[in-house]
Amino acid sequence: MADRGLRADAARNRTNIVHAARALIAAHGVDVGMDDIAREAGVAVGTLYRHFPAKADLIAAIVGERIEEMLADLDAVSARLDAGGSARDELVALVTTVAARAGEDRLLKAAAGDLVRTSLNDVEHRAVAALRQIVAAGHRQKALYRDVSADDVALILTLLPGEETPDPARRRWVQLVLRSLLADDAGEPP
Amino acid sequence: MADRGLRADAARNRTNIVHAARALIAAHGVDVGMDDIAREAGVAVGTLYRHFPAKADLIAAIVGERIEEMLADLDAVSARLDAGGSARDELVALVTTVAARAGEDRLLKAAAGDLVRTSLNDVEHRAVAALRQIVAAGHRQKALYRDVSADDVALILTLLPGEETPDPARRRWVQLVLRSLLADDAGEPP
DNA sequence: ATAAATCATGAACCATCGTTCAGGTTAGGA
DNA sequence: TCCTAACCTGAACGATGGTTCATGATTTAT
Repeated sequence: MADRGLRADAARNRTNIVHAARALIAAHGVDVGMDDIAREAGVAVGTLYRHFPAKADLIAAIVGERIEEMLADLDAVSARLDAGGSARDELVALVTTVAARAGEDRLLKAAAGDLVRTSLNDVEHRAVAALRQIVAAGHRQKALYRDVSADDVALILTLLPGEETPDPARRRWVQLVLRSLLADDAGEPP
Repeated sequence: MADRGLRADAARNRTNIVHAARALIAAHGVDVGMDDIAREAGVAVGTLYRHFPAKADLIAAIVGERIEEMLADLDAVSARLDAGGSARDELVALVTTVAARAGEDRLLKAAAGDLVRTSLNDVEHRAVAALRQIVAAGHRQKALYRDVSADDVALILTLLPGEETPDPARRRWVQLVLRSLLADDAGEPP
């Protein structure tokens, strides 16, 4: 949380705004009005615009947070792998975790669209780098089909079902997609 | 195309409107304005509203067409299966075909949302019934994992990537998801 | 305590977009 | 040909939602 020399009340308002925006967007989608966000944050619209010159900036900030969280998850996984963890278990846990958060994440990602796609690219590279480590470990442990790449895993994480899909279907989905990555023992893809 | 006793020019306008709407929605998303659709169709907005009392009706009409196309595909597949075709090949072809059209379809489906969900339900039942036949044939031919159900296939068809996913990734995706359905030979899921 | 900079307020502005309607036009049968 | 129902036109309306700005309130350093 970078308090860039903000006044005490300004900093407080800023975090309130971000919290309110996160909650409302998660609940009602990206189309929530700025007025609603401001009211939920206990602040006037003008204040909101002082901190975020445009709605896109507010959304970009939230998306940025989510991306950081995800990168932290990825780093944690590869650390555990370096410590000798099971690549299979880690992959299952990773996909499950991301799927659970996918409801909110998908909304934000959809909203961000190509708005932040340019600034996303370098972060995406960081993510793919982490995934590459994980996939490499998976191959070393013969837990993945031979042709599975880091991009494949990234693709799957990107295409996880959002909140429009009811929960049992979402769980089943995780089961199914993992099947396309994890080899029983041989490692030869069909 | 049910010309319900329309005047000649009215019928012409109606098809022009539907064509224009399909094209614009496919190209720019569901958020295209009614004015744009009208202009593209060479018609005034009022005319558009004479044929479709609300934007939702226009979208519902287009979605209906797409659904009919898809049902026709499904029926064709199960007919070919009854004639002794390979369930595996048919499934691959089906998913590939739907994936190719997914760009536009996803847009429409997203737009339809719960707007038409009620009227979709019975059509969805028809679709699932057809899928059930296909999956049954697949099991008879030992081409699928034992636990794969018609709902699984429906889930996959629903969650196919849209136009936001570039084409090579989309093809790879089809390869991957099919792997989670099609058994090599044994039929026992991991 | 006082000043100056920083920050907050919220009514108003403006652009967009779905929708309507009064009046003009056209098709097609008698 | 002429009449009338069916149809078309497009300016205008209203709701929505992002954005601005003149004015007033707080914080903080001196």
